[in-house]
Amino acid sequence: MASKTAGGQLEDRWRDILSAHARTMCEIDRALHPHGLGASDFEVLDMLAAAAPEEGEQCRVQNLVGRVHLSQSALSRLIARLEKDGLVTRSVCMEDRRGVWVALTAKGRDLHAEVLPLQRAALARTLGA
Amino acid sequence: MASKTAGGQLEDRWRDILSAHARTMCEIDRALHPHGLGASDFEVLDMLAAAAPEEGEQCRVQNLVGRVHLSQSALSRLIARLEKDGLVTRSVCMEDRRGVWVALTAKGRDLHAEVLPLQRAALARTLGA
DNA sequence: CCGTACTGCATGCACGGTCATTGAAACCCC
DNA sequence: GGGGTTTCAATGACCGTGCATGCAGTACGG
Repeated sequence: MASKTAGGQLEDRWRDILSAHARTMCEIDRALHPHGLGASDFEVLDMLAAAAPEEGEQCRVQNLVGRVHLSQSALSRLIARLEKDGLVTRSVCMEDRRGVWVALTAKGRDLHAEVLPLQRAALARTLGA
Repeated sequence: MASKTAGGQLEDRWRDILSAHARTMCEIDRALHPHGLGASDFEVLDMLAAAAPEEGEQCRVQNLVGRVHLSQSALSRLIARLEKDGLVTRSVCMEDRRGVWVALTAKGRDLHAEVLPLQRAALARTLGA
């Protein structure tokens, strides 16, 4: 019975994660959608905002792929959308001309600052106090 | 500073959930895909298998919607796929002819039994011991 | 009874995601 | 330095999801 309990505990933990993930993700989406952003969009914006400001808040795409929970292709499209909306700019990296730099625009920085408290509030709402 | 820490803790917790969710989901998908199933498919199969066997392992769709982390429309399509693959059968509910019963077929029951240990193993791998 | 509101599931549509592939650039090693 | 391999990012094809809607069937109120 001990083994059955262990399996059940894992199963329970997994259900908890699934539930927390779904509820929080949905809540963030609802909070951010009025501003034209989804949860993934914010995740990227947040990383760029957190990226070394001494480097002009820019970041190589390759650098983001590892940190974000998205495939490389999804990230590429997401950045394209952000660029189209004027929130970030892309520019080729001069050292390695395969790479591209992604940088927040002023508009992107403002929007991030605007929605950050909303995301925090959503987290607080669904993840408890 | 206390409030800043609180915000950071929430943020960390969220990142942990995101990470665990992504890794586990991916692992389950990889384990189940060779058998023609995704993580959501298994979730539904598992619920049907757990559903009161005295009722013939059947369940109303309405009953599943609340338990599964899927919209009603996604669930409807998912069940349609499972039915096409011969894993479940749909039949109208005689008491309330709007509702439909979903029941595991023998094939569905077998497949569930076959992949259950794989899912458990994936959970164990990514969720620790 | 008949009409209105409501509920349960299916469907049209658009969006965002992954996988596989491509193209360009760097690397390497002879 | 030219040919094979690897790396970075973008693109095409396809799939699953959510939202809004449609369509049966039910419940209620006159």
